[in-house]
This record gives sequence, C-alpha cells and structure tokens, in this order.
Amino acid sequence: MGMTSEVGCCVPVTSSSLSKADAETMAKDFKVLADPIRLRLLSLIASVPEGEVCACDLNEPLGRSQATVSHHLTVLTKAGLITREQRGKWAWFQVTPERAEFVRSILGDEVSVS
Amino acid sequence: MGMTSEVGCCVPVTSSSLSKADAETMAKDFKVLADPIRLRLLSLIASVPEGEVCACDLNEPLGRSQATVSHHLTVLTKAGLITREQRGKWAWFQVTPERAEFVRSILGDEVSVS
DNA sequence: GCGTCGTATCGACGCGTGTCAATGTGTTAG
DNA sequence: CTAACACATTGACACGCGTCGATACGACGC
Repeated sequence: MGMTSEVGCCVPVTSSSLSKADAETMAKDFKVLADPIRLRLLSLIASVPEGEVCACDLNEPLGRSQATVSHHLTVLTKAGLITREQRGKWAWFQVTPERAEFVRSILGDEVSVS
Repeated sequence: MGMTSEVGCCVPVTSSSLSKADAETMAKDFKVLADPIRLRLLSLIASVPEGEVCACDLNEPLGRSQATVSHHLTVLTKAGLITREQRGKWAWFQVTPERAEFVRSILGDEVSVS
C-alpha cells in the first residue's frame, strides 16, 4: 500500500496507535469540554462548598438565556460529569463524585488535600 | 438582580470560579483535541520511535483525503502540539518536545518511566 | 527549460451545534 | 382551581467546522 519507498522518507509507521473507535470516544469526551459555558458551569458547580448548586443560581452569571444554560447542563449530565436531582420545584446539580477528581484536575485547581 | 430569596434555594455562589477569558482559552484548547482524526494523528506521530514522521505516511492510515489530513496537521501545528519541518520535498512532523509529556498523558500511554 | 511528485491552500458543500423565543411540564402558593 | 414559578423541550436560525475536488506552490529529476 503506497509505495513510498524513495530515498529517506516513509517508514511504514509500525506502531499500533490509537484505534478508530477509541479516538472517536475520546473526541466525544473532549467535545463536551470544548465549550466555555460548559467549563464555567463545571467550575461554578465544583467550587461551591456545599457541593451542590440550584440551577437558579447558574442562569445569570453566565450571560446566557435559561434555555441555553439548561441545554448545557443536559450535555454535562449526559456525559456523566454532573448529576441532576429534582428537589421540589428546583433542580440541584453536583459534580459526579467518581469524576470529581478528574474535574478538579481539568479546572486547574490546586487541591488542598496535600 | 434575581431576588431568588425564597425558602431554601439560591445561595449566591460566592466562589470566584473560572473567568470568562480563561474558559474561552481552555475551550479552544479542548476543541483542538475534540476530533478523532487529530487524535489519531497525534497518536501516530507520538508513537513512532524515531520521533518524527513524514506526512506521506499519515495520509492513508486515516481514510481521509490528503487535503483533510493537511488541514488537521495545520490545526495541530497552530495549537503548538506538533512542529513542522520542511525537509526537501517532504514535510516532517514531531510532537513538540515541551508538550510531549502532556500528549502522552492524553493518549493514555503508561509511560515507562516508573 | 519541462514534467512529476509532495503539500498547502482555496472554494464549496453539508452537517453539527450554540443560541434564543416560545411552549410544555410539573410544582408550589393563593 | 387558578396563577405564578422553575426548569426542560421544541423549533428555527446562524455560524463553525470537517470534508473533498481542484488548484497553486515548491522541490526534485530529467
């Protein structure tokens, strides 16, 4: 395939690199994080001491409509990064515990565990 | 602004979380990685023992046209993840040394430094 | 010089997605 | 029951982006 045997070019890339399926999965994960509003939402939720935030507090600080914020919260939830809990009239969100460390590493927080 | 002082909801999210500018920068970086072809290109380049690959070896394994592969290589180069060196007729790419560790961590390689 | 080869760039297409107004759904207050 | 509220969902729009054929730009070999 591809007789690229000229002078000094083209060694056949021996390696078994990232598979097509793995690359697509990874790309999908990165795509979730590739939006400033979603990153700020994650940061807001992760930085609250109580560990959970009501959606009503997430609408205004971002300068986006309620529909847009709700959309991004859905994306983050479906990706498993946050969890949603309906409590009475309000929806409460928190960073998924299993992914909390990952989220903190993404946001560049110096974790004060030390 | 939003008198959300009802019953038990809506603490004002005291935290100083991710700034708008930082979020946009981070999102841009993630966007570079949010494509399966670019991830596989990174993997191919990073996994070659010689440390550098000729572009002619990157066209076929991905099932994309030469123009598309060239486009993705440009995106990765502008993001600083790889570097391009014209050598005679061919273009050689390598992972930017300063970002090599980052790239390896992204691709999930167990670095054999231990 | 001329032709060929390796890459980058251009133009155009289609699809995905972020956005918002409007509407729907469920809950609480009266 | 009705009204107001919180949030999700829908429909529509614009824009970004991945893709490819065609073309342009070099470098090499003749």
